[in-house]
Amino acid sequence: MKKKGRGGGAITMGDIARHAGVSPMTVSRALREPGTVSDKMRRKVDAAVRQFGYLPNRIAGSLSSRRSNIVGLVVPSIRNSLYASMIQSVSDVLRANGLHLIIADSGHSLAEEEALVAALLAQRVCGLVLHNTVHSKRGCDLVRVAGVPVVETGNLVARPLDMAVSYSNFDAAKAMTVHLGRLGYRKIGFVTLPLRDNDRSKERRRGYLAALKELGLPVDHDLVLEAVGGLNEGADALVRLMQTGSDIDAVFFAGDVLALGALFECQRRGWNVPGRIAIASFDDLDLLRHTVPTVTTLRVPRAEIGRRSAELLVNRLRGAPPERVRIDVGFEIVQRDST
Amino acid sequence: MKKKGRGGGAITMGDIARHAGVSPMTVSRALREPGTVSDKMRRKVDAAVRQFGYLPNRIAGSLSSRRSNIVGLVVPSIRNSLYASMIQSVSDVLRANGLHLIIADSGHSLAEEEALVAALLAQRVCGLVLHNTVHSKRGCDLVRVAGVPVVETGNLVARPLDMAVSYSNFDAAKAMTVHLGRLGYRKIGFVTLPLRDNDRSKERRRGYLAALKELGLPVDHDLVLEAVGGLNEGADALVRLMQTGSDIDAVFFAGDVLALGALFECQRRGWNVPGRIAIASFDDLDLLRHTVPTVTTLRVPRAEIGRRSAELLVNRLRGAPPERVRIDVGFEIVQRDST
DNA sequence: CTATAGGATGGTAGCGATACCAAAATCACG
DNA sequence: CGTGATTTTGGTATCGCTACCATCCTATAG
Repeated sequence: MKKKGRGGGAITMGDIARHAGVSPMTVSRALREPGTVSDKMRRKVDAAVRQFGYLPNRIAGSLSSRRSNIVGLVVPSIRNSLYASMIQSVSDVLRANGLHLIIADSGHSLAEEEALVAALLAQRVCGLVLHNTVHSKRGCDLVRVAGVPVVETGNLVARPLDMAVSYSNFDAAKAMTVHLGRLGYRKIGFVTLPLRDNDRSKERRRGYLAALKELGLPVDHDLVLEAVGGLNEGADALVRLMQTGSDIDAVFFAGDVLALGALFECQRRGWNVPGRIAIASFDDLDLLRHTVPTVTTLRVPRAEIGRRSAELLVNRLRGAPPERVRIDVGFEIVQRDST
Repeated sequence: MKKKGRGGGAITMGDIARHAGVSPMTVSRALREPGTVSDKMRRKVDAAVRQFGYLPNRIAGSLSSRRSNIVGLVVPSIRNSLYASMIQSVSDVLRANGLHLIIADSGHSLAEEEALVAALLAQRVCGLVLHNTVHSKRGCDLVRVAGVPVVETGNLVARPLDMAVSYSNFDAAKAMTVHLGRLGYRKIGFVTLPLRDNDRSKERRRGYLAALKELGLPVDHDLVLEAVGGLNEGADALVRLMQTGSDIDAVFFAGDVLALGALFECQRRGWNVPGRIAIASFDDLDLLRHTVPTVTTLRVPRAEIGRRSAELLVNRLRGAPPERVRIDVGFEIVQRDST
């Protein structure tokens, strides 16, 4: 039996309606679908809204309409600049459509991803973008039951949860390895990122091995290293490979930062690249075009992945039928001076 | 007069309550404050929750409790890796406290920032972190009226909107310039990032000029350039400065990417660093410790800024009194081989 | 000038949770 | 074993908005 709820209560639609001399419904419509309201009404409402600096409460709106305007995005690591351009383009497309983005990072952990997906769904996000393509059982169930559109972007899986926008890590790694073989390199080392719960890493290694077979080169397990990422790790890996004693002539790094670290190590030690050792990278970090020498790499259209993922979500939210989509954005080998 | 609302309606707390044979309130409590509910009840609730894979609707919860668990963060550009470690630490602290993070980027535009702040407040975020410290009038008003805690992080302003966690861009740029002067450099160039609506850039330039004065060095406006950022821009700026004809002996870049671009240009042209030209940078990008030569720079504790900002917000949300806080995290000059 | 379609308004009933208070169950102790 | 002090549990009333349908105008046609 409260009276005017004097409390700190913020301004509501009802307040605006009263001051504008119209009904709350008219305020609601004037704000959301200005076209369905007469000019006179709209002006009255707009005036009151401006006068009070009114901001509609989207929480109430979402609850009432059973529709939210927030999309959830889970990446393995926010810090990794590799995801930045993808996040940016997702964000741009969403905002152009009045949607917001909650970003969370799973720290490369499956369990954490599951917890995040649950939290995001509890938040009733209207869509999800997941970079990882390996999920826990419960994670999959949650998504399925929630019925929100989902895009997976890390690897082009055969049978996505819902939609997938990516490239084939296997094909890409294989193509680069074959490319090195064609250039004449015979002892090609490979440095992979951690394989645990990460199909992208696994696929890349599989691609490397498949390429060796195709090239008719022997697999030397001493030439395959796992590194956790970071400049130092790349430098270390390179040095360890060089010390194997084998006459290694090229190294393919499955991560751009690793390759960069290795290149700097070469500069420090005065090892000629590619004379003494050739270096190839994965992912076209802008930097790789500027170093001396410039670095041969695999270019993946990260921004395009983000853009198209967001577009798929937006279309779905606009009513597009829920069909399984699988978009291959491809990749490109960029031959530069390091090989 | 709907019956059981058969529709696609998701499972609600009421459903769980019915199946567990308890009241909805008990379910609500069992989920939020398990301690206030008897073991027997809690077990019944937990069982039903698991059986149905129930996820509480946080939207309804927020509306009802007039409290949300989402913090908004506005940075000038998501793509800029400089913000990544700050974002990551904000995100980490928030999540450890059950809060989520909406990230938006203003594209260095004041108007855009205002729109984003409005949108985030409409979303009823429970706190804000703004990197920019220059705001539009309406932006300030909105924040003030909303009454949510706000942390500004880009520059240590004298009188923050609410709270500030940062360092003094002026002091930092001045300190580095003086440092260069003490090392014996007499003709010190300066490359600034865009100054428009950006007090960080302005403060840095001010610091540079103040240092020259303190060092008793003349100001040569030909030695001060504005560049929009990016490796190419850094390289261009360096070349232009070298071509001024003046016997410039050092350049201080107000952005790490610019410095990096310049360094690579030197490598390409075979200009000895610091023999022919010394290079100093702003912001300790990891890379700068690995290049040849390593680059002298200003280290700003970005992760600490993020962490402390988030902590301030969390404390406020826990009931800490709204007092104006201003935390100076300081900076550090890292002398390396490029100067 | 009346009938009627069609757009512009308003009223009512939730959306799915939580706050607040009352009722019931449990406990402590003389 | 009774009585008041304490938990535990449940009922009711919102939170601020939108969906849905009823109502009211204002045109257009016959």
